[in-house]
Amino acid sequence: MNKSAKTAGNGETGQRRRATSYDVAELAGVSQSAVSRVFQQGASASKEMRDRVMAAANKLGYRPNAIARGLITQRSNMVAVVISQQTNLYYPEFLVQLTQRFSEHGVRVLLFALEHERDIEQMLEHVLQYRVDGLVTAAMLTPHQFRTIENAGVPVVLYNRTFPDTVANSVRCDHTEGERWLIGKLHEAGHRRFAIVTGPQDSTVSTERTRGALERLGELGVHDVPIVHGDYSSASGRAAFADIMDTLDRAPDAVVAANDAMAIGCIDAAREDYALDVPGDVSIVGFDGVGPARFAAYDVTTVRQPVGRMTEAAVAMLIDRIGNPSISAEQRVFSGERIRGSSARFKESGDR
Amino acid sequence: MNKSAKTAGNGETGQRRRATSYDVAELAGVSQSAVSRVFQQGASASKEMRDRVMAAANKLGYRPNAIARGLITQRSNMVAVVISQQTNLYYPEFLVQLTQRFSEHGVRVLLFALEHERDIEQMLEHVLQYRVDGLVTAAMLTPHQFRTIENAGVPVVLYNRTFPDTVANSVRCDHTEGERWLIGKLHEAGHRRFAIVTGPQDSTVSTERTRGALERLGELGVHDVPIVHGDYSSASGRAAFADIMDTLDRAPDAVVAANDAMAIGCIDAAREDYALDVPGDVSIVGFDGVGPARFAAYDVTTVRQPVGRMTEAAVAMLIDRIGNPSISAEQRVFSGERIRGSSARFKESGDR
DNA sequence: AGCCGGTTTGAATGCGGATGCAATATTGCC
DNA sequence: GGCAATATTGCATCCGCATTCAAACCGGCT
Repeated sequence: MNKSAKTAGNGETGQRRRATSYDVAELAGVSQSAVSRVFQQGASASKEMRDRVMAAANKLGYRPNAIARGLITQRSNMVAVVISQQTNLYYPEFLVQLTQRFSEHGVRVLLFALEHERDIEQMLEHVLQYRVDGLVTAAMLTPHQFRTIENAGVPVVLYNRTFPDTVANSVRCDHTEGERWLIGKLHEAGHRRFAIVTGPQDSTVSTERTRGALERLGELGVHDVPIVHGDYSSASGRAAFADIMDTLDRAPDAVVAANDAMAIGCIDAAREDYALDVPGDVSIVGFDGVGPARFAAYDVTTVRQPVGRMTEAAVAMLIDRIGNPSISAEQRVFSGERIRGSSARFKESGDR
Repeated sequence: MNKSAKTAGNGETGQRRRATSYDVAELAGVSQSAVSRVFQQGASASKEMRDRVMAAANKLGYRPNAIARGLITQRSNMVAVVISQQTNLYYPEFLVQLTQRFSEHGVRVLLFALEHERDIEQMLEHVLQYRVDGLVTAAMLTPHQFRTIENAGVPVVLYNRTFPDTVANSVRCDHTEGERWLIGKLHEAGHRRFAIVTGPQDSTVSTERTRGALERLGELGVHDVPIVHGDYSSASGRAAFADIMDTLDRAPDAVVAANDAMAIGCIDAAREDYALDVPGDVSIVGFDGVGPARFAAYDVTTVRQPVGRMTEAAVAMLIDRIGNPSISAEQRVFSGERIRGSSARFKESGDR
């Protein structure tokens, strides 16, 4: 059967050269175009042709080369997904869901994980070289970078990011609204002395949340709220609580942390380091609704991002845009799910 | 400057056709081969040529097409990474680290996230079509699937998996050893009545851990240990603890959970549902050393997988193997880091 | 000036598959 | 049965870049 040393792969055994459509064509006694057509969606091929080709293909272990196909069709069927460390740490479902949903559309995910924000420039270079069909980013882009990508013909969807003055497709959670709700409920329950723990300086998400909190506090006549900075980790939350205690003469009524991990750190600090009761002595709220926030020992009062709906929206948006690049931009904003945990004193009530 | 409607991209503005090496060559007044050479490593090109080409390339916003390059060089510079839901949920660092390390070698990660184990067959089809240079899998492969991939010329590294009778490159943590240590220390501290919470049936990792525990218990003369099944989630751990309490007449001395999340679930159950003190009334140990296990409210006694070293090893192995496909297989087994938390009573001692 | 070894450069070709077009086979219909 | 309409098939080309081979070039030296 094998005619030369350079013969193509013979089923499961050898691993010479991978079989190509020409090899299959030769074995099946048909043209290469015929083979190509059999392995396509809407191509016309008789049943007999189909059978002959498939038989030959199986015998040779042939698989169409997605790379070559991408070259000719100008479609790689790959999208780039850009994340930061944070994204995957606090939202492990994000990547998995995104990947699975894209996969339902026959689209693969080329993953880019940024170690530092400054790596993004070089990363974009690679994104562009791989001729991905689109890009979802959960990391910050400058408007200029955004435009560079879009001008290269690669549609972009921003995840939990937006630009002030640039039109872009985006999916995000309404952090401001969620934070306003938390503050409102805390105030309603009688909390007056607040403290805020922010996330990293360069996190726009943290900025939005903090802004929402301060805004609402201002409306309620609460001013001069101490703010300490964390880095989203529970350890930084624990340290931040200590900072707050150092600053204030006595424990605040409520600590508003920019994410659940830090809220958990604050709870640990309150209980372990200051022998305070949560929520008896101090209420603590977070944001995100991540898994550990639901552990019985914490049961954090928080706002959950609807990650499932958000990834679904992001995928749908990008797929649409890949199919029709000229459709106009859209922003999809989801309200978070309000979770009344037991880490904060809330007034009993039936509202949402 | 633009000669026709089909002109190539002009810097940042238009987004007609992407510029190719021919476009650059024409503008620079040189041949396409010259352009190709300038954008390669060890190709010979005079300084003047380099400058002219780079100038033209910048003007056109040219970037070499990685797809086309892959076709001709037979190297996609992409590796596939296969994970299950679990992997990313309990080890979010895994993916990020792997991606970053590969990136240092100029290799991109094509991500495949399995929803169900049965999806693996179809996924492999895609892996093969994309002509990836290698594959790292943290999901289970049958030996037959493994061989199919390797025979297609794609080197594979197994992460926390092994085959009984098939030679394969693998990186894993010594689950058995870790579990044996936990049991040994619990026994030494006087625990005699044990209960085990396993992970999903199809998880080889869980199987290994359980085997290690039972093995050591047997050696110590402890038999008839009740075993209940969980699914790695904390909720299932909490439920499992209830099962154990139903089975036994009184609380066991120690509960050995196959991972930290379930250990946390057990701790919650013991405290909240049965008003038991941990570790006063019952010791609870886990495995993995994940983030939440370090929260003060749990402080789980566990064994941490050295994810950093493991991903480093996996990447090094695969890169080596891609460079030299004929090198023989190697198995790298790492001992876990032993963490004496406060969720179990251990005898004070200086051993490791 | 003529020649040699080494370096640059360009023309031509191929990687593997998709597709327009023309040739051919099949089918439907009166 | 005959002819138009439709479905299949093959031929030739092209996608964008790397690479081989030969031609051109560049001193350096006799």
